[in-house]
Amino acid sequence: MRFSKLFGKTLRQTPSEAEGTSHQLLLRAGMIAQEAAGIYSFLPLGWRVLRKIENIIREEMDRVGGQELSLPVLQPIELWLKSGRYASFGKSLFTLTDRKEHVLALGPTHEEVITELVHKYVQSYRDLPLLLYQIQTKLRDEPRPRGGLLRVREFIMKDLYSFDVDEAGLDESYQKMIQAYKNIYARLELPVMMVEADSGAIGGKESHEFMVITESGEDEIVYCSNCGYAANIEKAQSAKTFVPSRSPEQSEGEALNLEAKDLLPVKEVATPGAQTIEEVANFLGISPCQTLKAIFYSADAEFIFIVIRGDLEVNETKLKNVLKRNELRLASENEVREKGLVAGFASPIGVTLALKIVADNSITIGSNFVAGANKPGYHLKNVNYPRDFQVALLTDIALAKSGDNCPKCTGKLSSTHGIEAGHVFKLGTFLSEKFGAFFLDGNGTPKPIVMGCYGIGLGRLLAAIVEQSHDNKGIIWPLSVAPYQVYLCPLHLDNPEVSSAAEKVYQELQKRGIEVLFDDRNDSPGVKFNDADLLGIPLRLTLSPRTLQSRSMEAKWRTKKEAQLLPLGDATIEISRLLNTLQIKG
RNA sequence: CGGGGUGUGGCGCAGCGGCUAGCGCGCAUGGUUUGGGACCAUGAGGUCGGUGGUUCAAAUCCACUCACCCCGACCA
Repeated sequence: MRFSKLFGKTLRQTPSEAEGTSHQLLLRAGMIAQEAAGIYSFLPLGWRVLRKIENIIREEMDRVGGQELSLPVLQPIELWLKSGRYASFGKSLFTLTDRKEHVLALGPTHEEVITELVHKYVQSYRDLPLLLYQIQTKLRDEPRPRGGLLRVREFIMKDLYSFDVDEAGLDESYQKMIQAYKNIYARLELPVMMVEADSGAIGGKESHEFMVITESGEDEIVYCSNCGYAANIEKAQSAKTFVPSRSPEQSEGEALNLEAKDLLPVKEVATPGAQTIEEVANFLGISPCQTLKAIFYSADAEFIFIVIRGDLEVNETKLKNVLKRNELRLASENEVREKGLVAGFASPIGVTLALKIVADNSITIGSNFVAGANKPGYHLKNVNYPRDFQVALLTDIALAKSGDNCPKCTGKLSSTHGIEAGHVFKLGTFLSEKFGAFFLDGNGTPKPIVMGCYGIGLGRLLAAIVEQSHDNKGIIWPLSVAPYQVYLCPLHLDNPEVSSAAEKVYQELQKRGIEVLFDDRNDSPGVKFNDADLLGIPLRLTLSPRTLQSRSMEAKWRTKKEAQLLPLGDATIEISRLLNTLQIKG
């Protein structure tokens, strides 16, 4: 490709709309262009990269026996009502109405369609297992697109769906896909961390995400460097520390030495002005972990009373899951007041049974807690569950955080940020049951197909590579996905010797099947070198009167500081050899 | 949806009641240049996001509205 003919210009100044690194570099390099919030065009350079990523993914899917197909973007809304995910996807589902007033969804994903399809064609265990995939545009009306390609409303995604006869088969498919994903990231030279994940609106039980670790990532990850436990914060657990019972009494000078099982009688204590956990703890001279915190949510319009130990925070994803609700938000002050509760002094003790109380299991780790008295200016001490109050649900709804104890070993948890670069789910049978996707086993018994699904967003992957691999000059593409392998950069193009030598090298490289971007512009060296660096093409070849004097050209890798001189005679052979060894290594 | 910000040639910005709306980059033409974003000359390109209002006069003030960005909510 001749640079002078290339559609899309490099920009010297970063468009002001771009904040994140990958967004800025991709815009400046002329790889993408924004059309609307979260909607992008891929220009020729960006599109080449995307297609290379796509091919790598396709090869790895085919390698494990995946069969590619194409599924519709326009999907009858009935499919979504049938699966029950119309509600869980909520406003993220784009819909439209056709001329017959029939409502259609613009596919945000394709589990419904594929399950319906498989239902039609699979009747026997002999048809299973099955791995089907598609690489297509998906649409989601994200509440807030951001970060360039990292979170968009229209995106190309590879989705593979696995169909097995039983859990064991699903496990096998799941492991296969995890390996395929690892192969993909390796070929993209993208280091990832595999973490336990929440399955969100997709539904299902077990789920893992592949995270590209970077501070700019929007997901938070909690991990243990001792045993390797790693999970998305939404899912992460921690071992809650036991809290010795004591302080409110001691703070009054009573030298008590209590066992956890020694429950003291509830006593009211004045705590004027102390509303937050911190204020109460300070006032009483105790630590926050010896208090109980009351928090109020509205879950699909139902009022929920949460009790959790004072040192912990509520994990809203966990809460949403245990409640099996779609919409969760903090209750407003009015809603709290209407229920007869006193914010800042609310108590689970004595609240009407009509209120649903959900508690974190941390309230059983410790005893004689301080809780609100449900009366302004007062708290209760020596509150104990279940002696003093009942709950509808007692489970883990706490947010894990850095510094907590690892749930799997004796180590401590750390936290970091990452970009979700792939997500695998064990769906189980809930979709196949809803769609009647059953097969007959060897005994002639109908059974629901056991499903899994495995997604990778291509644009997100592309952006993640840039986030991960760049310097202050620009992008550094791995050879496997670079838009071109070689940047041919002649200087003094008005010099006939240079131009004819460059043309010759250009032709020869192309003959060898090497992808070359030929900078045939008559610009100054600085312009060309800077564009070469910005575009991030792995190998730069410079030809100039100077190098021609020694019958050579200069070769410089984007990743290296130093350049080397290659004799002109067999330079293209040498380059082809270098690229091949690298390609194999990659 | 809540909070904040920004809309002026392709990109980055200035102008914030007064005359013909400027600057840098980029673009075009000619010339001189060329190893890390060269220089000179000439030139093209803008209904100042939109609508309505105030005024002798609006890019500039007011109201509404739209779009985009950031934080939060939310979200594979």
